[in-house]
Amino acid sequence: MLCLSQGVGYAVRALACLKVDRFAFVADIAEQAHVPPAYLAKIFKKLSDAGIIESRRGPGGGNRLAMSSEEITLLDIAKAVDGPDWIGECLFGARKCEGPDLCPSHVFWEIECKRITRHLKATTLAEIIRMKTQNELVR
Amino acid sequence: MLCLSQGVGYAVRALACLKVDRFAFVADIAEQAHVPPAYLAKIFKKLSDAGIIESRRGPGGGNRLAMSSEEITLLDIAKAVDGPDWIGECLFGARKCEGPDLCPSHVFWEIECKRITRHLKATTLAEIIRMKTQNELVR
DNA sequence: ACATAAAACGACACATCTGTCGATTTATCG
DNA sequence: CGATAAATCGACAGATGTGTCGTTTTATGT
Repeated sequence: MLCLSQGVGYAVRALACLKVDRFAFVADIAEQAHVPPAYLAKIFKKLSDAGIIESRRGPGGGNRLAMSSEEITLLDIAKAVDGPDWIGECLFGARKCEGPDLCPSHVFWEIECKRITRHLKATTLAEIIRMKTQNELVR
Repeated sequence: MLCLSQGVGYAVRALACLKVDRFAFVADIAEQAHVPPAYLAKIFKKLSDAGIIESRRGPGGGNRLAMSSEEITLLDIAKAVDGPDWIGECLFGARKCEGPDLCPSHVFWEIECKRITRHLKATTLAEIIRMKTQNELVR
Protein backbone atom coordinates (compact mmCIF):
# COMPACT_ATOMS: atom_id res chain seq x y z
CA MET A 1 0.00 0.00 0.00
CA LEU A 2 1.04 3.54 -0.71
CA CYS A 3 2.18 4.67 2.75
CA LEU A 4 4.88 4.33 5.40
CA SER A 5 4.79 1.35 7.75
CA GLN A 6 2.54 1.23 10.78
CA GLY A 7 5.69 1.19 12.89
CA VAL A 8 6.64 4.73 11.89
CA GLY A 9 3.28 6.00 13.12
CA TYR A 10 3.76 4.11 16.39
CA ALA A 11 7.25 5.59 16.73
CA VAL A 12 6.05 9.17 16.23
CA ARG A 13 3.27 8.79 18.80
CA ALA A 14 5.59 7.14 21.32
CA LEU A 15 8.41 9.65 20.87
CA ALA A 16 5.93 12.46 21.48
CA CYS A 17 5.50 11.01 24.99
CA LEU A 18 9.24 10.93 25.79
CA LYS A 19 11.34 13.62 27.44
CA VAL A 20 15.04 14.47 27.30
CA ASP A 21 15.50 14.72 31.05
CA ARG A 22 13.62 11.67 32.28
CA PHE A 23 13.80 7.91 31.66
CA ALA A 24 10.42 6.31 30.97
CA PHE A 25 9.47 2.62 30.72
CA VAL A 26 8.41 1.01 27.47
CA ALA A 27 5.24 -0.23 29.15
CA ASP A 28 4.17 3.25 30.29
CA ILE A 29 4.85 4.89 26.93
CA ALA A 30 3.04 2.06 25.16
CA GLU A 31 -0.04 2.72 27.25
CA GLN A 32 0.08 6.49 26.71
CA ALA A 33 0.65 6.18 22.96
CA HIS A 34 -1.76 3.25 22.46
CA VAL A 35 0.88 0.96 20.97
CA PRO A 36 1.33 -2.79 21.68
CA PRO A 37 4.05 -2.84 24.40
CA ALA A 38 6.16 -5.75 23.13
CA TYR A 39 6.09 -4.31 19.63
CA LEU A 40 7.07 -0.87 20.88
CA ALA A 41 10.10 -2.43 22.57
CA LYS A 42 11.31 -3.55 19.13
CA ILE A 43 10.71 -0.10 17.65
CA PHE A 44 12.56 1.57 20.53
CA LYS A 45 15.54 -0.69 19.81
CA LYS A 46 15.68 0.69 16.26
CA LEU A 47 15.33 4.27 17.50
CA SER A 48 18.08 3.59 20.02
CA ASP A 49 20.37 2.15 17.33
CA ALA A 50 19.70 5.27 15.25
CA GLY A 51 20.71 7.48 18.16
CA ILE A 52 17.30 9.12 18.46
CA ILE A 53 16.65 7.79 21.95
CA GLU A 54 18.86 6.50 24.75
CA SER A 55 17.85 3.21 26.35
CA ARG A 56 19.27 2.14 29.71
CA ARG A 57 18.77 -1.24 31.37
CA GLY A 58 18.30 -2.15 35.00
CA PRO A 59 16.60 -0.34 37.86
CA GLY A 60 16.26 3.38 37.23
CA GLY A 61 16.62 2.66 33.54
CA GLY A 62 14.18 3.27 30.70
CA ASN A 63 14.12 5.39 27.58
CA ARG A 64 14.61 9.10 26.92
CA LEU A 65 15.19 11.36 23.95
CA ALA A 66 18.86 11.48 23.03
CA MET A 67 18.47 15.08 21.80
CA SER A 68 16.05 17.96 21.84
CA SER A 69 12.70 17.32 20.15
CA GLU A 70 13.52 20.34 17.95
CA GLU A 71 16.36 18.34 16.40
CA ILE A 72 14.33 15.20 15.61
CA THR A 73 12.50 15.22 12.28
CA LEU A 74 9.85 12.86 10.93
CA LEU A 75 12.39 11.93 8.26
CA ASP A 76 14.84 10.75 10.93
CA ILE A 77 12.11 8.60 12.47
CA ALA A 78 10.96 7.14 9.14
CA LYS A 79 14.52 6.22 8.19
CA ALA A 80 15.24 4.69 11.60
CA VAL A 81 12.14 2.49 11.60
CA ASP A 82 11.64 1.61 7.92
CA GLY A 83 15.29 1.53 6.92
CA PRO A 84 17.14 3.25 4.08
CA ASP A 85 14.60 2.06 1.47
CA TRP A 86 11.66 3.66 3.26
CA ILE A 87 10.56 5.32 0.00
CA GLY A 88 10.28 3.32 -3.21
CA GLU A 89 12.54 4.41 -6.02
CA CYS A 90 9.68 3.59 -8.36
CA LEU A 91 6.02 4.41 -7.73
CA PHE A 92 5.11 0.97 -9.12
CA GLY A 93 7.07 -1.08 -6.61
CA ALA A 94 10.08 -1.92 -8.76
CA ARG A 95 13.31 -2.15 -6.74
CA LYS A 96 15.21 -0.55 -9.58
CA CYS A 97 13.31 1.81 -11.88
CA GLU A 98 14.94 1.84 -15.28
CA GLY A 99 13.96 5.35 -16.19
CA PRO A 100 11.63 6.18 -19.07
CA ASP A 101 12.14 2.69 -20.51
CA LEU A 102 9.88 0.91 -18.07
CA CYS A 103 8.34 3.43 -15.72
CA PRO A 104 5.79 5.88 -17.09
CA SER A 105 5.87 7.98 -13.93
CA HIS A 106 9.59 8.32 -13.34
CA VAL A 107 9.77 12.12 -13.47
CA PHE A 108 6.50 12.59 -11.62
CA TRP A 109 7.52 10.29 -8.78
CA GLU A 110 10.95 11.85 -8.51
CA ILE A 111 9.35 15.22 -7.83
CA GLU A 112 6.85 13.67 -5.42
CA CYS A 113 9.62 11.95 -3.45
CA LYS A 114 11.38 15.27 -3.02
CA ARG A 115 8.18 16.92 -1.88
CA ILE A 116 7.39 14.22 0.66
CA THR A 117 10.98 14.08 1.90
CA ARG A 118 11.06 17.85 2.27
CA HIS A 119 7.86 17.76 4.31
CA LEU A 120 9.12 14.99 6.61
CA LYS A 121 12.44 16.79 7.06
CA ALA A 122 10.75 20.09 7.85
CA THR A 123 8.45 18.67 10.52
CA THR A 124 10.08 18.19 13.91
CA LEU A 125 8.99 16.14 16.89
CA ALA A 126 8.62 19.42 18.80
CA GLU A 127 5.83 20.50 16.46
CA ILE A 128 4.06 17.17 16.94
CA ILE A 129 4.25 17.63 20.70
CA ARG A 130 2.90 21.19 20.43
CA MET A 131 -0.05 19.97 18.33
CA LYS A 132 -0.69 17.19 20.83
CA THR A 133 -0.73 19.41 23.93
CA GLN A 134 -2.86 21.95 22.08
CA ASN A 135 -5.43 19.24 21.36
CA GLU A 136 -5.34 18.14 24.98
CA LEU A 137 -6.01 21.70 26.17
CA VAL A 138 -9.06 22.00 23.92
CA ARG A 139 -10.78 19.07 25.62
CA MET B 1 7.34 0.89 1.86
CA LEU B 2 6.05 4.07 0.33
CA CYS B 3 4.89 2.86 -3.11
CA LEU B 4 2.28 0.82 -4.96
CA SER B 5 2.63 -2.96 -5.07
CA GLN B 6 4.97 -4.72 -7.46
CA GLY B 7 1.89 -6.24 -9.06
CA VAL B 8 0.66 -2.87 -10.36
CA GLY B 9 3.97 -2.37 -12.16
CA TYR B 10 3.69 -5.86 -13.64
CA ALA B 11 0.13 -5.13 -14.74
CA VAL B 12 1.07 -1.89 -16.50
CA ARG B 13 3.94 -3.52 -18.37
CA ALA B 14 1.81 -6.51 -19.36
CA LEU B 15 -1.17 -4.43 -20.46
CA ALA B 16 1.13 -2.39 -22.66
CA CYS B 17 1.76 -5.61 -24.63
CA LEU B 18 -1.93 -6.42 -25.14
CA LYS B 19 -4.16 -5.39 -28.05
CA VAL B 20 -7.90 -4.88 -28.37
CA ASP B 21 -8.27 -6.96 -31.52
CA ARG B 22 -6.16 -10.01 -30.72
CA PHE B 23 -6.12 -12.65 -27.98
CA ALA B 24 -2.65 -13.29 -26.51
CA PHE B 25 -1.47 -16.02 -24.12
CA VAL B 26 -0.42 -15.27 -20.57
CA ALA B 27 2.89 -17.06 -21.23
CA ASP B 28 3.74 -14.90 -24.23
CA ILE B 29 2.87 -11.62 -22.54
CA ALA B 30 4.79 -12.69 -19.45
CA GLU B 31 7.89 -13.20 -21.55
CA GLN B 32 7.51 -9.88 -23.36
CA ALA B 33 6.85 -7.93 -20.18
CA HIS B 34 9.42 -9.79 -18.07
CA VAL B 35 6.89 -10.90 -15.46
CA PRO B 36 6.71 -14.35 -13.78
CA PRO B 37 4.10 -16.20 -15.89
CA ALA B 38 2.14 -17.91 -13.11
CA TYR B 39 2.02 -14.68 -11.17
CA LEU B 40 0.84 -12.75 -14.21
CA ALA B 41 -2.03 -15.20 -14.56
CA LYS B 42 -3.25 -14.12 -11.13
CA ILE B 43 -2.91 -10.45 -12.02
CA PHE B 44 -4.80 -10.97 -15.29
CA LYS B 45 -7.63 -12.54 -13.31
CA LYS B 46 -7.96 -9.32 -11.29
CA LEU B 47 -7.82 -7.19 -14.44
CA SER B 48 -10.45 -9.44 -16.00
CA ASP B 49 -12.72 -9.13 -12.95
CA ALA B 50 -12.31 -5.36 -13.15
CA GLY B 51 -13.37 -5.40 -16.79
CA ILE B 52 -10.08 -4.02 -18.06
CA ILE B 53 -9.24 -7.13 -20.10
CA GLU B 54 -11.29 -9.97 -21.52
CA SER B 55 -10.03 -13.50 -20.88
CA ARG B 56 -11.26 -16.45 -22.91
CA ARG B 57 -10.49 -20.11 -22.23
CA GLY B 58 -9.85 -22.97 -24.59
CA PRO B 59 -8.16 -23.14 -28.00
CA GLY B 60 -8.07 -19.77 -29.71
CA GLY B 61 -8.52 -18.15 -26.33
CA GLY B 62 -6.22 -15.81 -24.45
CA ASN B 63 -6.38 -12.24 -23.21
CA ARG B 64 -7.14 -8.93 -24.89
CA LEU B 65 -7.95 -5.39 -23.83
CA ALA B 66 -11.64 -4.99 -23.10
CA MET B 67 -11.53 -1.36 -24.25
CA SER B 68 -9.30 1.09 -26.05
CA SER B 69 -5.98 1.83 -24.37
CA GLU B 70 -7.05 5.49 -24.40
CA GLU B 71 -9.81 4.64 -21.93
CA ILE B 72 -7.61 2.74 -19.45
CA THR B 73 -5.86 4.87 -16.82
CA LEU B 74 -3.10 3.98 -14.38
CA LEU B 75 -5.63 4.64 -11.63
CA ASP B 76 -7.93 1.94 -13.03
CA ILE B 77 -5.04 -0.50 -13.04
CA ALA B 78 -3.89 0.39 -9.51
CA LYS B 79 -7.41 -0.03 -8.13
CA ALA B 80 -7.92 -3.33 -9.94
CA VAL B 81 -4.67 -4.87 -8.68
CA ASP B 82 -4.22 -3.34 -5.21
CA GLY B 83 -7.88 -3.03 -4.31
CA PRO B 84 -9.89 -0.08 -3.03
CA ASP B 85 -7.38 0.68 -0.26
CA TRP B 86 -4.47 1.09 -2.68
CA ILE B 87 -3.56 4.44 -1.08
CA GLY B 88 -3.24 4.75 2.68
CA GLU B 89 -5.62 7.15 4.33
CA CYS B 90 -2.76 8.10 6.64
CA LEU B 91 0.85 8.61 5.56
CA PHE B 92 1.95 6.76 8.71
CA GLY B 93 0.20 3.50 7.98
CA ALA B 94 -2.78 3.91 10.30
CA ARG B 95 -5.95 2.32 8.90
CA LYS B 96 -8.03 5.17 10.26
CA CYS B 97 -6.34 8.53 10.63
CA GLU B 98 -8.06 10.49 13.36
CA GLY B 99 -7.30 13.90 11.96
CA PRO B 100 -5.13 16.47 13.71
CA ASP B 101 -5.40 14.53 16.95
CA LEU B 102 -2.96 11.80 16.04
CA CYS B 103 -1.57 12.49 12.60
CA PRO B 104 0.79 15.43 12.16
CA SER B 105 0.63 15.20 8.38
CA HIS B 106 -3.08 14.87 7.81
CA VAL B 107 -3.55 17.96 5.65
CA PHE B 108 -0.28 17.47 3.80
CA TRP B 109 -1.07 13.86 2.91
CA GLU B 110 -4.61 14.71 1.86
CA ILE B 111 -3.22 17.10 -0.74
CA GLU B 112 -0.57 14.60 -1.82
CA CYS B 113 -3.15 11.86 -2.29
CA LYS B 114 -5.13 14.13 -4.58
CA ARG B 115 -2.04 15.00 -6.56
CA ILE B 116 -1.00 11.37 -6.99
CA THR B 117 -4.54 10.27 -7.84
CA ARG B 118 -4.87 13.06 -10.39
CA HIS B 119 -1.62 11.99 -12.04
CA LEU B 120 -2.63 8.32 -12.21
CA LYS B 121 -6.04 9.25 -13.56
CA ALA B 122 -4.54 11.53 -16.20
CA THR B 123 -2.09 8.96 -17.53
CA THR B 124 -3.59 6.44 -19.95
CA LEU B 125 -2.29 3.10 -21.13
CA ALA B 126 -2.09 4.59 -24.63
CA GLU B 127 0.56 7.04 -23.46
CA ILE B 128 2.57 4.23 -21.87
CA ILE B 129 2.46 2.33 -25.17
CA ARG B 130 3.55 5.43 -27.10
CA MET B 131 6.51 5.91 -24.74
CA LYS B 132 7.39 2.24 -25.08
CA THR B 133 7.38 2.17 -28.89
CA GLN B 134 9.28 5.45 -28.94
CA ASN B 135 12.01 3.88 -26.81
CA GLU B 136 12.10 0.83 -29.04
CA LEU B 137 12.57 3.01 -32.12
CA VAL B 138 15.52 4.80 -30.54
CA ARG B 139 17.45 1.55 -30.22
C1' DA C 1 -17.81 -37.70 -28.70
C1' DC C 2 -13.03 -36.85 -28.18
C1' DA C 3 -8.52 -34.71 -27.94
C1' DT C 4 -6.61 -30.48 -27.27
C1' DA C 5 -5.64 -25.83 -25.61
C1' DA C 6 -6.15 -22.16 -22.79
C1' DA C 7 -7.43 -19.79 -18.39
C1' DA C 8 -9.03 -20.74 -13.60
C1' DC C 9 -8.38 -22.76 -9.22
C1' DG C 10 -6.33 -24.50 -4.94
C1' DA C 11 -2.45 -25.69 -2.37
C1' DC C 12 1.88 -24.75 -1.11
C1' DA C 13 6.45 -22.04 -0.17
C1' DC C 14 9.01 -17.90 1.13
C1' DA C 15 9.67 -13.01 2.77
C1' DT C 16 8.22 -9.17 5.37
C1' DC C 17 5.33 -6.73 8.71
C1' DT C 18 2.89 -7.04 12.84
C1' DG C 19 2.50 -8.87 17.31
C1' DT C 20 3.31 -12.03 21.55
C1' DC C 21 5.95 -14.57 24.92
C1' DG C 22 9.53 -16.42 27.83
C1' DA C 23 14.31 -16.42 28.82
C1' DT C 24 18.56 -13.67 29.12
C1' DT C 25 21.46 -9.88 29.93
C1' DT C 26 22.75 -5.73 32.26
C1' DA C 27 22.68 -2.43 35.70
C1' DT C 28 21.28 -0.66 40.32
C1' DC C 29 20.60 -0.91 45.14
C1' DG C 30 20.71 -2.93 49.71
C1' DC D 1 27.09 -10.87 46.98
C1' DG D 2 22.25 -11.25 46.02
C1' DA D 3 17.69 -9.48 44.81
C1' DT D 4 15.47 -6.69 41.75
C1' DA D 5 14.26 -4.08 37.64
C1' DA D 6 14.60 -2.81 33.16
C1' DA D 7 15.80 -3.48 28.24
C1' DT D 8 17.35 -7.15 25.01
C1' DC D 9 17.07 -11.37 22.53
C1' DG D 10 15.21 -15.39 20.19
C1' DA D 11 11.45 -18.08 18.94
C1' DC D 12 7.10 -18.32 17.47
C1' DA D 13 2.40 -17.05 15.19
C1' DG D 14 -0.77 -14.69 11.90
C1' DA D 15 -1.57 -11.73 7.75
C1' DT D 16 -0.27 -10.21 3.33
C1' DG D 17 2.51 -9.91 -1.00
C1' DT D 18 5.11 -12.60 -4.10
C1' DG D 19 5.83 -16.69 -6.63
C1' DT D 20 5.38 -21.84 -8.14
C1' DC D 21 2.99 -26.05 -9.37
C1' DG D 22 -0.39 -29.51 -10.47
C1' DT D 23 -5.16 -30.16 -11.34
C1' DT D 24 -9.62 -28.72 -13.02
C1' DT D 25 -12.73 -26.27 -15.82
C1' DT D 26 -14.18 -24.45 -20.17
C1' DA D 27 -14.21 -23.84 -24.92
C1' DT D 28 -12.60 -25.14 -29.66
C1' DG D 29 -11.92 -28.05 -33.55
C1' DT D 30 -11.85 -32.68 -35.59
